[in-house]
Parts: sequence; structure tokens; C-alpha cells
Amino acid sequence: MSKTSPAQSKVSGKRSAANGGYQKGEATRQRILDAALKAFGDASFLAVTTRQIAEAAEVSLPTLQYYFGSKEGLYLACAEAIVEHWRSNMGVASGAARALKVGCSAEAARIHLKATIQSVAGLLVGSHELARWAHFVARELRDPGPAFEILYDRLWRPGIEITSRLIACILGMPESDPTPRIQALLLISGLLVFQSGRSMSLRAMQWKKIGPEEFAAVLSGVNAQIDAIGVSRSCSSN
Amino acid sequence: MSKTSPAQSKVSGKRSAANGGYQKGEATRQRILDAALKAFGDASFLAVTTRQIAEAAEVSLPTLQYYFGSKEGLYLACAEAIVEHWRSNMGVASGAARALKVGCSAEAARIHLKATIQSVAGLLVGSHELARWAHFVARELRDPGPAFEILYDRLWRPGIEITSRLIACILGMPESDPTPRIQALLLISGLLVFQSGRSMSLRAMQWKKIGPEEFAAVLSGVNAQIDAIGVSRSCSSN
DNA sequence: GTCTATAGTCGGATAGAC
DNA sequence: GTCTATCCGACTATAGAC
Repeated sequence: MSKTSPAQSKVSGKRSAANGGYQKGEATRQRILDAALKAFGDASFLAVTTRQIAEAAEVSLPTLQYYFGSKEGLYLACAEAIVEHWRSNMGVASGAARALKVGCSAEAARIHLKATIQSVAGLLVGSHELARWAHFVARELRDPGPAFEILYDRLWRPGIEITSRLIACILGMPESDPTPRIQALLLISGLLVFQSGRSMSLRAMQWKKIGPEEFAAVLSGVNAQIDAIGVSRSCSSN
Repeated sequence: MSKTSPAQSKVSGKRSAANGGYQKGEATRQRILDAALKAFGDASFLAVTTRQIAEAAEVSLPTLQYYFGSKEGLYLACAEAIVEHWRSNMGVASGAARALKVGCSAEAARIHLKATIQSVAGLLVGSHELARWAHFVARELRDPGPAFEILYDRLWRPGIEITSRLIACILGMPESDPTPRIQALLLISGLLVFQSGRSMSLRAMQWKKIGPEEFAAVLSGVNAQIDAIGVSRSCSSN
């Protein structure tokens, strides 16, 4: 507990007044973190070994310990990194949606909801890096592990809250009603299956990959669900 | 490969002409299988140890090897058991849906779809045993492991096919169109999140458990989605 | 069929030199 | 800060007695 290693502190490289910048260690830390993000995105906490990460990062095993204290420490650092990157990327879209007041126009809410969902859906065709992060999050939320609290509180819950608030607007329901929340979960979970259950989805759809064309098809399906929210069936054409 | 142990054969206990029944070993095998189903339902292949299973089944470690050859063999046997039990339980509902011809009435298809989904949704409030099986399947489909092929081919694919066929009927589309498949995946995946992502869902909904009341709420949400399939938004009341 | 005992492997973490 | 070398525990699987 009285270690002098940077495992416990956020800023690992100590600054020297002489050069005024970070030391070499900061770059090493980042290399390890990148390798870990990749590894933990592809496989579970248990399936990934610290040796694999160390090799990928081109450092020795103890270096890993030095910077992150333990395998679990490294895992948590990955979760933090994902949360931070996500917030900086998605801040814009979610900020706009958050600003909507309760009782706003259903049409405005529907438009915001589509925009928000489209941003999230960008995960499907985004970089492989993004795809791995989505896997990491999905795995942790389904089989709660060390990083569950971080990911739920700072990523999932805000997302669900925004979505369900927008749906509540569309439905003209109070936020306290469970219905909008259920719809939000159904919507987002359905969409994300194409990412977190990628191999299964590809097979079910008989797709080779999720390119722009497939992305459009999925998005159109989700948009149909959004359009259908709050629409009474009594006017069905069937 | 020329072992005399029953690990490779379906019928483990050899029948003796004298007593005409199974030997004691059959009961042991079942005890192990039950313990394994429980363990692998609660945690991943890697997270579960053969020691845990052996202890729960009240047998020693080699007994496990004797009956199932290896940890992976036991895992596969669990998958087989789940598939078989599911087929015998769900055979009725899916049989009726399967019988529907292409181009059938949209209304009939919608009714069948609701009935099918309701059966599946029964997982949410079913026994803990059922819940664990759902976890097993969801985990394997998301992070493909040894049992992926078994579960996909004999459980998931038939389910998706039936669902997408019914949706194709409702939409008046040919089965070859990808739209019904996408809708089927969105629908089923959304529903199953309440089971496979149980802890996350409970927290998001601020529920303590999924009892009859919560079950009804979820089902009603999914039914709303079903009602909305193929309904144009032009007649929205908003 | 079921056991005890153990082999063989691997993974996370540490000691201590540089 | 980063390394080499090593420890120690846990796991799967096997050998062989009963």
C-alpha cells in the first residue's frame, strides 16, 4: 500500500522540472493499455493472459505490474479508458438530447432519438477498435465482473436514461412510467446485438461483414421500430 | 480412441440382460450433468472448474473424466442436453408456427408470432434452471466457444427462421428479403436481454426481480413492437 | 465404476539486478 | 523504469489401486 510505483495514481510519469514533460514511462503505459484494450475486447478477462498483453505491448511481465498493480487493475484501467473516450466522442449527440425538457414535442423527441440511435449504431461500422470496446462493455454488462460498476454507471445508465426520456416524450408518459424504459432497453439491446453478437448475427443474416450496406439495413430496421413507437395499430393497413 | 469408458457413447450405462435396466452409473452421469448445467449456466467455460462440478455432484474428479472424457466433452454434453430439453418443451408452439405457409394472412401470422414470443418470454419467469440455460446459450452465441455450432444450428437458427418467416408474412415480403430477418433479430435479442443481461436489466428498471408483474410489462412492450411491425407511421396520432 | 495420489502445465505475481 | 529469473498456487488430466 506504500508502494512507490505509479500503479495507484492516475498520472504515472512524474514530471521533472528540468524537462517539464512526461517521462518515457508514459508512452510505455499507453502501449500496455492499448494492447490490453485490444486483448480484452477480443476475449474475456479470464481468457486473456497477462503474458499475451505484455508480449503484444513489447514489455516484460513485471512492467505490467509496475504500472497497473495487477491484472484486475489493468482491466479497470481499460474500462476507464473506454468510458472517457466514449464520453468525448458521444458528448455532442447526447448533450443535445439531454437538453430536451420533459413534455417536449413528440416529433422533436423522435428526431433526437433517431439521431442518438444513429450515433450509437455507428459502432457497427466504426473502427475495429470501437468494435472491441463494444464487446468489452457488452460482456461486462451481461456477466458482471470487476468493471461492471464503472461501465454501468458512466456509460450504460446515462445512455438508457437519455433514450427512455426521449421515448417518454414520444409516448407522452411521465419518466417514472416503466414503459419507456422497457422500450429503451429493447431498442438499444436489439441494435447492439449486431455488434456484440456479431458472429451470430452475420450467420443469421448470411452476411460476410457489416459494411455500409448492411449498416443501412440494420439502421432502417431500428428506425422502423422508432417510428412505430406510440403508433396505435388500429390504423394498420393489414 | 479405443477407450472402454462411456465418454464417447450416448448410452453410458451398459444394459445387463440379468436386471434389464440401467446400472448405477447412469444416475451418476446424470448427477454430474446436472451439476455442470448449473455451473456452466452461472459462469463461463473458463470460470467454472471441474473441481467445482465434481464437488457439487459429489463425485471425485476422475469420475468426470470417465463419463465425459474431458471438460470440453462435458460442456458439449450440457449443450446437447439444453437443446434436447428445449425441443421437447417448445416443440408444440414452434410446430404450429412452422406449419404456416408463405403468403399466409398477416393477421394469423401476427397471432402466431405473439404466441411464439410469449413462449420464449416464459424463460423470464421460468425456473432458475431455465434461466441458467438461457445464460449458457446467450454466452456461447456471443463469445463462440466449443458449443457454438450445436446451439446455433439446433436452437438459434430454427428460432430465427420461424420468427422471420412470420414477420415476412406480416410484412408481405418474400422470405429472401433481409428485412424480416433483421426485425426478428431485433425482436428476440431485445427480449432476451431481460434474461441474459438480467442484473443489468434489473438495475436499469429498478426492479428487485422479474416476477409476474414485471414479466407482463416486458411482454407488453414486445407485443407493442409486434403490433407495430408493418404499420405505417403516416397514421400516427402524434 | 469410483477412488487416491500425482503428473504436467500454466498463469499471476514477486525479488532483486541493472 | 525495465529487465531476468523464479515462486507458488490452481487447474486439467492420468495412472493405477480397489
